[in-house]
Amino acid sequence: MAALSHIHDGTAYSRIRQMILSGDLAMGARIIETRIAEHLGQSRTPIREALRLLASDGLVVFEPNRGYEVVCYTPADVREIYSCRVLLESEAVRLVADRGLSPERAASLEALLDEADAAFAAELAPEILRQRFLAVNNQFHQLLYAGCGNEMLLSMIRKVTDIPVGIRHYFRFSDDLLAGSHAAHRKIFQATVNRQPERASALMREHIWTAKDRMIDPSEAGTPTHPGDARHDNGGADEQSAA
Amino acid sequence: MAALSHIHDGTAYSRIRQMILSGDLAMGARIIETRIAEHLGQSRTPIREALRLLASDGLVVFEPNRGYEVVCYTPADVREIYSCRVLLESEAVRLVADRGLSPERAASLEALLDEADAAFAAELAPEILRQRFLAVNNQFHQLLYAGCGNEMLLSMIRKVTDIPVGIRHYFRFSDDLLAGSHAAHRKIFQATVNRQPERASALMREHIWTAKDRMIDPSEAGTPTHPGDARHDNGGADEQSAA
DNA sequence: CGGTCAAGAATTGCATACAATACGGAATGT
DNA sequence: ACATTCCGTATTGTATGCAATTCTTGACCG
Repeated sequence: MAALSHIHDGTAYSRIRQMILSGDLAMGARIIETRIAEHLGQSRTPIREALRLLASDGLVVFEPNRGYEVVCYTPADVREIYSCRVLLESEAVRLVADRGLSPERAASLEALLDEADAAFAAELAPEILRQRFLAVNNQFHQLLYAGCGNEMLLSMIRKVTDIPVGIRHYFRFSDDLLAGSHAAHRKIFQATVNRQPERASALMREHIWTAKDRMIDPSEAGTPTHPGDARHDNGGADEQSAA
Repeated sequence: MAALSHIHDGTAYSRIRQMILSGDLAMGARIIETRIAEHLGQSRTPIREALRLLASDGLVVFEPNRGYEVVCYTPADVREIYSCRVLLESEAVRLVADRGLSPERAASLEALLDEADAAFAAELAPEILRQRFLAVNNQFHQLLYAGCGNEMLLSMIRKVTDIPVGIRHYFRFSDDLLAGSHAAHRKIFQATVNRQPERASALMREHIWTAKDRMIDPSEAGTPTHPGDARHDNGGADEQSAA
């Protein structure tokens, strides 16, 4: 089940999961079974099972007899996640470079890189550009690792990769940084097609370390330990309506 | 929830989990909700939730409208798991050696090592010795990593470590190998207390690689792709009775 | 004015009932 | 004899009802 968590079928699990990842359910927002059930047009039973699953994925936190809320990562949590990403993804790309990319996958990856180039050239509004780029970014990473040959490794990578978009607020962004990230992707891709495992791996480590360095100092940003807490002021109904 | 999966409370989840890890539910055995429910004296609802959770942990495989069975790893799966163990555990011990062991934990670890020594000295029956040693072995690894400071890493290590005892059948054992493993533990422990992160990490990598090398060639052993299949011959009721 | 307790409301935990689906075996036709 | 269809059985999927727990709110007392 969780091994297939990247599949978007119509189950309550994947629908709620998508709500969390996309931010329709804000980080820290309380989740009430009956409301979700009503929203999805199902009874509580399948929703309960889905929520338990999401708790196992780490996307919601569960407290017995109290219920669920969307996970709200602290800056320390995010640092942990990025430490794991360094470890896992550098290994994955090493394996891929060692085994070699299939021509089809190489072509798809190159298409993604070109798409990012186009986004930069299009002179979009900064916010739109960032959004577009980050979407392509994620696809690039996932597709790159897909052929690493270790399903367990892939599932762990998904676990540290599929997290709510809200964590973007912990990071600093600028056009320069985005461009730098894109350039790193090109280099990683090149080393991979050239069958240079150690080089690709080192580049990936540096790439993710760089991203980690962009984290905003907790003191700097208003550390939103519970960004959804303001929710209690209004009725609290809106958070659970999908966009 | 899953982050606390190493806690043994009385929930259906942890009870079923323990049945699988201990082998009371054999690898490949079909799991029927009603039978488990009856066995645990609960209704199907909490059992269903537990099983979905276990599917997310990878301990049971789930097929919609068909049900669950205990995971049955192929030799290739086990190799994947051990590749991940090399990666994760070498990093964890590196972190621990870098941060330093607390005196209490160092004492506990040393006690475990001494316990293993005693087991060797006691000249037990080979099977008993193996069992005792492997139990201490697992405790040593878990306790060693506990202070690494990265909860996400720890949860991933648990995922590749908490697997059914049945996979032992994929490995070759001998007193020499056990003794060698024990010696490796001593060296790893020593490097850790000496604050030599890279050395401890390298020793751990080699330690797990060695274990992986002990895997029995699929052709050699009767590859039990589904060791529980013989179950269909008899009534199939026994597998679900806890020992 | 602040703190404490109690009653009501809201929410989760569990059991049960029924619907939907998949499986197995017997009957039937070729 | 073999394949096929059909039906009964076993099992999973979902809804609903009620018990247990927690949270909220307001009254009461210091």
